[in-house]
Amino acid sequence: MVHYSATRLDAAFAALADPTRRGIVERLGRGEASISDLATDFRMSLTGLKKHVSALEAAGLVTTAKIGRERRCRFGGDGFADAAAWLEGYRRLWDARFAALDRLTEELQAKDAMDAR
Amino acid sequence: MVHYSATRLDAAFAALADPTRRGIVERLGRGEASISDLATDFRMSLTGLKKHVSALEAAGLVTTAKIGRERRCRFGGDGFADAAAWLEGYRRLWDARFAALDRLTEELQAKDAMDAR
DNA sequence: GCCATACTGAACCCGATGGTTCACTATTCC
DNA sequence: GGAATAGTGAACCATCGGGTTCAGTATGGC
Repeated sequence: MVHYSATRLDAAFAALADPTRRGIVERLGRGEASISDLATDFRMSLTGLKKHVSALEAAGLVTTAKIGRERRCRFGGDGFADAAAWLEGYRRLWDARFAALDRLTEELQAKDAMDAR
Repeated sequence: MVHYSATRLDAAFAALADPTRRGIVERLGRGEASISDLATDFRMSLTGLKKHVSALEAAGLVTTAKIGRERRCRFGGDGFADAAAWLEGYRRLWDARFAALDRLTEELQAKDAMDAR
């Protein structure tokens, strides 16, 4: 049984709840960028965008490093595994029940067909 | 390429960002419950708990039905698939890069070992 | 050294969120 | 019919979150 840090999950899901931050993740998935680059792309003040990046970093979804006067933002981190693992268990559970319901429906239909003869 | 409803994802991730709501999901994963049952379990007013259930329902993570004067809350819905699908793509991307980095490290170490001879 | 660039922190604004209480409606049970 | 049960909606409160501006610091280029 794996143990999940509650605060990490909170941060990851909260970070992904914002469409701008999901956009940043997509953007960084295609390549590194500086705060300025992202601020331009997302038409936001440097300060505002920095807050988003900080949130993503705290959630373990992006990493950053200061190179000279620039901050390079890169895609990735443990946050994806954390959140995906939590979700996946419940997604499977739901799929299994859904499949079971499907089978039940089929059986009932087959039975109806038998009775109708 | 699948298209995701932005608002649905917003709702799903936002819903899962709250530990109480994740707790409700877990609880309902083990069986149905009424609003009162949940309010007792989570030590919260009926009204407060109802809001959480409404949020989960809007996110497609829980379904409910009013039976008599009771509201039965059940686990499941499309929200899991939506959120899991979005996350999974990026989780895989990160895993792939991580694996690639591992291979690179191994190669460098192998090269060092060669050089050392 | 000086100016421009790139970011950072503090303060602020305002709408959203998590919770409450109170008043009300709809069901069930005797 | 009347009392208890189960939920709902409105109003309210405090905090959080997404955004801004403004003032400051650190770095790079001439």
